Amino acid sequence: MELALSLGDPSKPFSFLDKTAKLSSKDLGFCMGLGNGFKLQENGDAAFEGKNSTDGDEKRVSSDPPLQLDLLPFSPVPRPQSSSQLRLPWLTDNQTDPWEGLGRGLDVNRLPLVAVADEAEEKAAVSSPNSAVSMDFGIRKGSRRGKKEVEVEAVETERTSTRASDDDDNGSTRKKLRLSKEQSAFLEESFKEHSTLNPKQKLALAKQLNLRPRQIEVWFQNRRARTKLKQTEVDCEYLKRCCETLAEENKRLQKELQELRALKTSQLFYMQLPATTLTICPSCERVATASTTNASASTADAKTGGYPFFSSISNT
DNA sequence: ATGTGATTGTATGTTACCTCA
DNA sequence: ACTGAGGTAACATACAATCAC
Repeated sequence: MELALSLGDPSKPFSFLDKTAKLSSKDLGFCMGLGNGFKLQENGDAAFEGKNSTDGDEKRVSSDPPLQLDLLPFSPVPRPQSSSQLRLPWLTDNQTDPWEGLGRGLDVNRLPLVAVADEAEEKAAVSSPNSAVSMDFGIRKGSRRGKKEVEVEAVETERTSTRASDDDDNGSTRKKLRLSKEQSAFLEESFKEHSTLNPKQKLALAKQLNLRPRQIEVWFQNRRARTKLKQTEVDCEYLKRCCETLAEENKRLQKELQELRALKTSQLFYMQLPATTLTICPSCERVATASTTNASASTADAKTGGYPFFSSISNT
């Protein structure tokens, strides 16, 4: 008996199921294959039907739905109705922005900020997420400092190491600050656009929300982590249900197999009887005393409702 | 107890610089 | 002297785990 279970990789359908009929993607949340008469099992749970993540790189659209258990991604936050009107910092400038000026009234975490950020933005823009900042901002210290680094010393001061020292200027270590609803909402919107930020986007967001770039960075890190956690929980729950379904199916098939074996045994019993004692009653098709062995097969078929593949079942 | 902002440690990738053939 | 390859340092970022408000 074969059993196939695939998690979300549309490129790798089960090879042994190639000949099975295809179903439409909206019909199927889960499918499994069993070698002994493959069956499809549908999962009607709407939560898993055809929803795609808004995260570009986490999209999991099942391209070959009938053959897979496709755990569709968790969609973190319902998009606000007004979201289409939001203007994220990296969107085009001529879009209207209901959030505009949002940051200006906010005091939370206010920094003597980021006059430098403007200029830094442009420099960071070109960069790849991983390396750009260190190169473009010239943050290197020690003997390797070059001219460029001196020129952007102001930027360096603003950004320092993105690690802990950020908050240490006032001596107090950990001051947890609560983001305002507006800030959170805006960050959520940004997260839907990009679950990771490049340096330019980070600076732009920081500027717009009057937060430190480090705070933006941390918020996104936490957001990714917690989204992942939630998705894992959803996946777990789903797999649990899949397991239960499979267990039931397995149980059912075992029972069926047992019945078939029993029938096979009874068939053999009739075949071993002396030929002269076997016959069929023409009216009721039941075994009576007769003289041919052919009759026994017909009789057995009649008794079992006609399982033509009887003889292929192993007797072990 | 829960949610969430912040910190820490680790892994990984990129670039500049240095050395050497 | 110039050049390309390889090694290394310095840095940024992502992530996981955890703390702490």
